Amino acid sequence: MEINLQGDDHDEAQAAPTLPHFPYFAVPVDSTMSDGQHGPTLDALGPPPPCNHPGGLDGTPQLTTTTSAAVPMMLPAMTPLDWQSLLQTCLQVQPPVLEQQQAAADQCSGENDHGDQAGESSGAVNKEKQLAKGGAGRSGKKKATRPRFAFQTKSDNDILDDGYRWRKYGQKAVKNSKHPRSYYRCTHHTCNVKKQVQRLAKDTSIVVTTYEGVHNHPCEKLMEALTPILKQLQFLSQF
DNA sequence: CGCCTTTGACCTGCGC
DNA sequence: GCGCAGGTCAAAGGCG
Repeated sequence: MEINLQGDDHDEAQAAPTLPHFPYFAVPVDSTMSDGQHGPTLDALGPPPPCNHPGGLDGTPQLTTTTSAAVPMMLPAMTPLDWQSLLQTCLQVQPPVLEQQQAAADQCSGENDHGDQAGESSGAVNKEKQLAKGGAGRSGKKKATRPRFAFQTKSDNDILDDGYRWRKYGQKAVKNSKHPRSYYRCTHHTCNVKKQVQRLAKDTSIVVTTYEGVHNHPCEKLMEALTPILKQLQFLSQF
């Protein structure tokens, strides 16, 4: 377990150890899935199934992954969250091409997020201005090609402390749901990971957090948290 | 002052 | 083509 933590310091969610409340359902989301648009229909996910396996109750993390085909698949209970397994699972769901596409996307969006098809030659100034706003041409590109996966978290707190810093860039009322969906972006300048946070309409005690993309930088919080532990391990290993 | 949230406007994609 | 729903931008304002 320690080895894992050490090895992939830029894995999204290495922050898990610091989580006060574990997400116990993880749902890798096929980027091409869904109700035709961007991402899963949260309601379609439905409330989490009952935990009928050891450790599933009382806060011990239980992960359920499912593909877009809605074939649920149990992962072993992991403490803390084994994000790497999750990601791998996620990538298995996605075609391998995704990695390249994501790299390209990251390159583009990292620097000039407004990389609307270079040039924009739309002519009218107004049009240009409009394009500069809103989602014109940019990420509007077809379906998302980045790995996505969602967590269902039973918590009063909407914000899942995953160790990364997020900036909220939007909030939207969602149909058939009293609770709005919030949009966050990783604040790291080279990182283009996004996440959506929304409460399930059917069970408002459950928060669904959908991650899109993979962090390309270490998690500061995690490193902070791990440093003393690693030092301690080093110290102990001397004996 | 820098970072973050809020919020209205605008965009895209999809279904009818 | 139109309307709807979802996603994003960016100005404005708040906070430490």
